Amino acid sequence: MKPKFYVTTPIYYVNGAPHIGHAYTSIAADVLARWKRLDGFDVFFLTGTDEHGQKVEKAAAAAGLDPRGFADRVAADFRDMADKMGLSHDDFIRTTETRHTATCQELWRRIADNGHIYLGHYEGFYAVRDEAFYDESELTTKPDGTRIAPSGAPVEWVREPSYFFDLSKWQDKLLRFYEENPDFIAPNSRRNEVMSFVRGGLNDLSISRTTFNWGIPVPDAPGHVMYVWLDALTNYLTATGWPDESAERWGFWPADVHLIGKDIIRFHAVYWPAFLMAAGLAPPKRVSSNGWWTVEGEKMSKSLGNVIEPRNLVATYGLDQVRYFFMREKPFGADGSMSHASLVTRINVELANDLGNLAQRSLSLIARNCEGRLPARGEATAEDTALLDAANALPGLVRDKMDRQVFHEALEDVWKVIRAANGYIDRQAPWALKKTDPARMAVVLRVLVDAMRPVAVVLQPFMPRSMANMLDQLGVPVEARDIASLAAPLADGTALPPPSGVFPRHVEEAA
RNA sequence: GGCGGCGUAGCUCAGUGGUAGAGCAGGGGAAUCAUAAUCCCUUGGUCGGUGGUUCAAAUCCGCCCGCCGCUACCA
Repeated sequence: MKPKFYVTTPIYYVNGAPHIGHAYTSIAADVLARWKRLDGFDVFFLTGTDEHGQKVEKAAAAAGLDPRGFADRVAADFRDMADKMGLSHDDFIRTTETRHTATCQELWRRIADNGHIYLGHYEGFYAVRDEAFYDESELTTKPDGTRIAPSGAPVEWVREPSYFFDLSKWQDKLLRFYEENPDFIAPNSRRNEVMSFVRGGLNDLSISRTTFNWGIPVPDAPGHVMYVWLDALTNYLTATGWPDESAERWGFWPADVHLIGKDIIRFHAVYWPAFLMAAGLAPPKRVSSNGWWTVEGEKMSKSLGNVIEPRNLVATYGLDQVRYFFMREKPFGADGSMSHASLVTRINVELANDLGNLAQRSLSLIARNCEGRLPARGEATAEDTALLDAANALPGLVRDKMDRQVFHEALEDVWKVIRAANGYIDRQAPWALKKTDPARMAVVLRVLVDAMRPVAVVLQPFMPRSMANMLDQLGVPVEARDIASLAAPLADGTALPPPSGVFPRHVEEAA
């Protein structure tokens, strides 16, 4: 039986339209999910939308819709974005589904039964936009007398009864958990921040609201709906069918990794494990957070008008090209920048020139000089062996990098082999061997195919369509494209299709 | 204010004690199988500043400057 692997994206808040940040985290999760499938795991890849809360209620009203209708519309947009990004998710969860209500309410009951919830009273300055309370000291007063939160959101004085989660009691348990699970939070800089935050002491957390209705009702507490983050985080559990042990996805919890943006680390790395432990459940194994993109050197913002719609990016540069750029250009956990120039450089230099042209020049030599059939392997020279060894080491190298979400390093490992292959073909010069030693020429061309095979196989998660095309051209059977299949050599004499470019160069449109 | 991180070639960054590295960009050459692609060679840096430890520091320690993140908040 295959080992299980459960990876998630955040569920996206339907308050606004999909943007680069959503697409980026989702593509990273997809790359990881595809890699694990390729590497022999039974994968469950979840994405979806977060649809409750006062912000949605208000946004819906502003749009002249009821919350449900509004959420339907935006959720459909996120689903479309997922399709356009080529996501291979196994489930798309919406927090407005009945299965989710059931799981949330049961989780609440377990936490309450274990004595971690009490009814209290909250009053304070509340910012609807942030869905958060603020202490008076955090606020600034504008000249007109209104107060605003540090985020710039307007606040209002709110007084309401509220259920509380006894988060203050979890400080030591959380710290012990972080110590015992050093890989729980990535990157390490974020881990330090989280631990520092928890060491500073935790306050009990208000986990219900009575001022609006668009949420999941608290069990046996009329008028109370659940705090949006308790609702939202629980989606990861809902999708596994919990608490139904006969559910199809039972056994996937705890999740192997939650991929998230750096803005929601606290919820995932502090609140979420505390909620779960309070309910007697295992925390996720890892929370890996990513940084932001700047565009042409500037932060993306609505006011600057430079917000990039991921589907437009894909329309301009191509899906696999964008996926590659995202994973290649910056470390996953760090901030980074994208620009037209940097996209074109990656696409033309690395995809078209380095990899695409390597395939093209090798395969056209085979087409012309070997009757379009895969040459047999011959006696390997030291140079042959060096190249093949480097190529065959890729699965192990990539596996290690994937497990740590250092995607850009995995790709660098692959490109080292691609560059070595270009050096190899130049030195061996099969076009010259054609006249002097045709037998050796055939061996050289076979070495190139054998080196490109693992390259194309491990790149599949990053660029599924392009690599399917390349593997077709390399004569790798569709059913033999996983990591395990690399152990068996390709059949000598396999007929190869006429070569055609895998990656076109990006040429500027004439103005 | 506290905690943490960063500051290395024009650009993006790797390098944690032993005479400075990669990719891109720039320059020169080779080759001409290939998507005018490739390969080789090469210019370029007082490794933020300063003081110290050491036979030896980008690498360890102190201080300073600049940038960033998390967090806290007083008169």
